[in-house]
Amino acid sequence: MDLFLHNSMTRRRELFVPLDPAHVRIYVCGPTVYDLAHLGNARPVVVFDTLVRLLRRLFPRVTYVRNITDVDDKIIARAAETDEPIASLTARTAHDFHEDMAALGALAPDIEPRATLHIAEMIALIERLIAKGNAYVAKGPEGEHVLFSVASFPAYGRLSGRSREDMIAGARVEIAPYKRDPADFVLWKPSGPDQPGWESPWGRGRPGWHIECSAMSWRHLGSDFDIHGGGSDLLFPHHENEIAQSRCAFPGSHFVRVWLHNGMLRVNGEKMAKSLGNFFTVRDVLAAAPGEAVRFLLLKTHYRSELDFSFAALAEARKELDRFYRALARNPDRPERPIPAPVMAALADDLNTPAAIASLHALADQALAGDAEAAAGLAAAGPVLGLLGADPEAWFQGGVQADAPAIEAAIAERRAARAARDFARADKIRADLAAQGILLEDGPAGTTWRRAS
RNA sequence: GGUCCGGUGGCAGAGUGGUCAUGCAGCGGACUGCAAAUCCGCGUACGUCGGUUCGAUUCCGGCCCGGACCUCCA
Repeated sequence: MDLFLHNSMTRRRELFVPLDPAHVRIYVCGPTVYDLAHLGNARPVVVFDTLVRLLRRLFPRVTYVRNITDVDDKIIARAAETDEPIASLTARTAHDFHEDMAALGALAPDIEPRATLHIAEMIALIERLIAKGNAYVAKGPEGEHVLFSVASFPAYGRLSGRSREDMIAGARVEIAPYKRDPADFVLWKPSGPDQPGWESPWGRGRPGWHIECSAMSWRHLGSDFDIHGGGSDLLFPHHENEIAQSRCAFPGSHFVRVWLHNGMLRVNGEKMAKSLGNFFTVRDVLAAAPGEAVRFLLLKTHYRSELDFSFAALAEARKELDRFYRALARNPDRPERPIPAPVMAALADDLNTPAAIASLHALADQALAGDAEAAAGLAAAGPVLGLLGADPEAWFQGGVQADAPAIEAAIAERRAARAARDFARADKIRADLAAQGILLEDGPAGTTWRRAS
């Protein structure tokens, strides 16, 4: 099946043709580990996890690299604020990140490089850039900086669609006096005694943010690879700078074949961001609903669109999943079936998860009517979306405080009351359980219970 | 100010040059002791003004509105 992806570089939907059909290589910008992930940070993780799941269905081998940035000025600032050693802060935050992403059903990437373990590659890259005339050393007050010379790369601005004039005109940054050109950006900067630093040809210092991703993608995927993903807010300057660095360091290479960018998560119409203070951490959200519901919510909107988060929308996502799990529960004996064609077709069309989910609803309709084939299709489609992997009973009964034997006892008592036509008593029992968040359903096969939604 | 993206029914959210998105909510009915779940049925839509066309929500242009980026940011 042909896969089409919307390439940010060309702004068009394109047929995806891997450089090596036997091995697809993808890089996604990972977190800077200084604080708990918020839901906006989770969106690219879930989106690209889904893409990788799809790629694995379509190609024999996929290598998925997602980095961890563990050297950064925000990390330094946070560590100083809280008086926690940097190594402890980054290790703890990375651990929490892994836990949160696992809760959202995101598989671990094949390779998760850490910036601090790739300093040598960064230095090597910077040396190449200096040797080729794309970077220069500049003396600042604290020591030697290495800057990338934007003027040396004529294609600069192609990804973001900006001219150099635009960038300079709109620049809100104070321009460091040692820059030759206002658009030049830092590859290496000096570190003070209180800052993390590594020995380099330019003295003790640390890398700029952009060079990290160029170095890690080069090390693990080579100078040319298929897909690079990240949030749309990274398009400029981060990804533009990566292109400049990588292509200049390896003349003749194209660096990335397809650029993919997910839309921003919003709250009340504004981008969710730490700097705006309008964020919910993944943990905040997981307290309100299972991780699968959170994942489903993120997949209900196409990855390139903006998504306005609300707890009401999360509750709705959970109810939709209820329906799917009910359809599975009604058909416990299901044959093995491939992923239904409409689901694959939707996903292969620029990862149209909302359309895929609409197909799931159609399958659920049939499955609820007793069609085991449809239920089998539904179950088969789950894994490619990272959904429906739970046992239906666990889905419906998870998170309830009361213990099962007590609930069963109450149900038995109610059954006796109903048999005696003592409906007042029966309804009282049902109401008491409802007060504990437990919902009863009387069916032909008896009474079952589930958590209230 | 510059670059880019978008405005679809109560809400969420796909898509298309000419019969259906889909879900949630709502309404009516069936089922139920009553519910829940399920089933059947119903309604409301394509920001605005022009243009192209036999026909536009879909293509083109103007306008209005919203958002992202231009600084760290997923």
